[in-house]
Amino acid sequence: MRKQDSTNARNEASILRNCGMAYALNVIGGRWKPTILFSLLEGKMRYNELRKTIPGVSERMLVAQLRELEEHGLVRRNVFPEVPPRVEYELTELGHSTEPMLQCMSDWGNMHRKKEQVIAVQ
Amino acid sequence: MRKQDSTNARNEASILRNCGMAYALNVIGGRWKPTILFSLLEGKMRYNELRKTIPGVSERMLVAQLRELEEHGLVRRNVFPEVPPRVEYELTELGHSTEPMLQCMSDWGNMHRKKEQVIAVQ
DNA sequence: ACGCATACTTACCTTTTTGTTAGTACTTAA
DNA sequence: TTAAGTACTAACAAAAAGGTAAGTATGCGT
Repeated sequence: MRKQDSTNARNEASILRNCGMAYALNVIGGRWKPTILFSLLEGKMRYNELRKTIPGVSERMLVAQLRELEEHGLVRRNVFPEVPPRVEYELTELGHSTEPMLQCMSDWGNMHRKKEQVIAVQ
Repeated sequence: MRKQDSTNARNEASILRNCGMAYALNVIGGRWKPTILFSLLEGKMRYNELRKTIPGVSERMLVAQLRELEEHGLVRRNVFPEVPPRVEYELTELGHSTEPMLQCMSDWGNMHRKKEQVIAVQ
């Protein structure tokens, strides 16, 4: 839970209001969101599929990050009234609109990593 | 200080190895780095200038994030042997190479924020 | 009656990030 | 001799993020 009156929370809020990039980081940042987003760019997936696709996520974290993505309107959660239950996650239009940004970050990250490796190897 | 053997640290490390985007987030993420980077895109700045330009940063945080940016090779720190001391921070070539990515994130963030406002007003 | 499968939820704990406060070194100007 | 300016550093505290383990609901097959 968040403390609304901490300096920490106030600093975050004021930056989110003033800086689009910080805002973007808030929406797509976090330990597991990049991986989730890249998975969903391939197409819709069920909860357990995601869990198997993403090595290392705990259930708590996976659910939490999916919920945040949903709150921010990037992901749609479709529940089918079946037993055993079936829940599919897919990107919304807004979710798909992040693709160029994600690609940009991914490319930059990969380039930068390669540079580091080259330096390390020399 | 980091615990190298925590699950937390291991998860982070393995994601950084496999996902360029997570890697990029690691380099440009954090509460104050977006603001610092945008400030330095305008040109070199002294420590106190940065501090005055960025409302709300504590000295500890400003120094910490500048050091991380330096470690990752995005920022160069120039110390002039004068009294009172003068230290100038500027982006390296690698730092400047982040500009398209930063712009992309900033644009997406601003667009997304506007959408939320429109929804809130309706 | 019992276990299985799915998609979670809950309580609790550890790790990491961020913030607060006070202090350092050096020289010049009043 | 004392304060001011610059660019920090260190010790400590609070908040947020992340991880662990156990439990929930439902209906089907055996």
